[in-house]
Formats: sequence, C-alpha cells, structure tokens
Amino acid sequence: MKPSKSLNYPAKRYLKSKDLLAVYKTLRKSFGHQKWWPARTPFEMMVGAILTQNTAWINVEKAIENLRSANALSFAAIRRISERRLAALIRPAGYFNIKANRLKHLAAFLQKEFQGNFKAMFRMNGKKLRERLLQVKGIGPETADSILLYGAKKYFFVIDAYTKRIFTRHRLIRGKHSYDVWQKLFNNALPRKLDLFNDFHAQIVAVGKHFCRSTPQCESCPLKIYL
DNA sequence: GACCAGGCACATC
DNA sequence: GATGTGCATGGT
Repeated sequence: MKPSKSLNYPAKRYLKSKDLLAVYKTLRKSFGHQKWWPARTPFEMMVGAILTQNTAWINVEKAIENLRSANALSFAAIRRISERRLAALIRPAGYFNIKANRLKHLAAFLQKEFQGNFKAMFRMNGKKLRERLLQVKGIGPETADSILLYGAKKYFFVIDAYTKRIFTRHRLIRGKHSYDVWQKLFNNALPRKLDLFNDFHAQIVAVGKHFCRSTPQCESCPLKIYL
C-alpha cells in the first residue's frame, strides 16, 4: 500500500494514525513481536538503557553478563562498588569510563530522590519524571524516554537514530527536526496503547538493524513499498 | 584497516 | 539553535 501524502511533515503538520499503524503492521508481520525491553528487572532495564548508548546491543549483553556474574547488577551493588571496578566490568560495552560514571550518577539520583525505591519513581507524573531524569548527567532524551516507556510504562515514544533514518529515507517525514518535534509526531499520532508504543520502537530498531543501515539492504526490506 | 553501533556532554560559533 | 568533537569496544 502507498502512504497518503498527509504522512508528510510539516506539509500537513501531523502524522496520520492509520498510516503509522500500517507501517507498524508491516513491520510486525515481518519481525514478530520483539518483547522489549530485554531485561529481568526494572533496574537492569535502566542500566541497559545507559550501556546501549551508541553501542550495539550484543556488546551490552556482555557487559550485563559481567555485572551479573560479579553480583553487581543491582541498585545496592552499583552504589557500593568503585567506579573503577564498575568500568572494568562494563568494558565490552565501550565508553566504559563515561558509562561507569553515568551509572553512578543514575544510582545517586535514585538514592537522593527516591531512597532507592525506583518503583516509587515509576509512579510519579510522567512529564515531571522526564524533567528530573534529564537533569541526571548522562541521561539524554532517548535514555529518559526509554526509562519512561519500558520502565515506568508511560506514553513516551522513543526516538533514536534508526527512527530518524528510516522515516526520512522513506520520505514518511521530511525535513530536519529536533528530538522533541519527532517525538510529538509519534506521541500525537499513535493511539494510547502501551504495547504499541513498546513494540513499535522495537520494530523500528529491528528493521534498522537488518535493512536500513548506512549501507541499506533495500531489496528484501519490508518497508521497500514506501520507497 | 575502515566503518559502524538502540547517545550524551561540552565547546564553539 | 546548529554544528563539531571526545568517548571505546567488538562485529562485519
């Protein structure tokens, strides 16, 4: 099927829900439900969100396994161990010095604001929590929204490099826009269904990984109908 | 060996 | 507000 012109932005100022849902349906059919976020606990989810910054998930898995083996994959453990030791454990994920520091900042934030009770954090107002998270050193808009969506189960669509690349390349969205504009496009167009917010972003990552890379594999891409 | 991966902070203009 | 740079490992 062809997308309607109203999918373009800013020509019509908004994305049409039905067109966006058609894209999701196409992806879902190809890749199946992605069952995100791949983490055993909410805290592990937040750790993964920082470790995966500009990093392939396969390398994050190695870092997570190192933490698990060292019994260091918990709020208390991250608080306890030295930053140096933490950096050594997460080495496979790259940027290990910076990320160790960011994990420490996250843990300090959880302690200071919520006494380590991050489930209490997830209960607070989404917009207020987003503002707080963005003040933590090392948490930018994508990491904050990942925590909000996959941790706190709130309606914040996650925009990443794949999202921009795929929707721009397929001319579903035109022009350059800030993170917040991109997010509003999706937030406003999508029906408030948690599983849709959850899995749509995961589907975008899936098609991004397999087809829409810097050297695209468009021949067999499920989204080639939009080219 | 070059290029890239589920970003972010910081400097500079 | 836009653009450039450092951060770093592991897979292709």
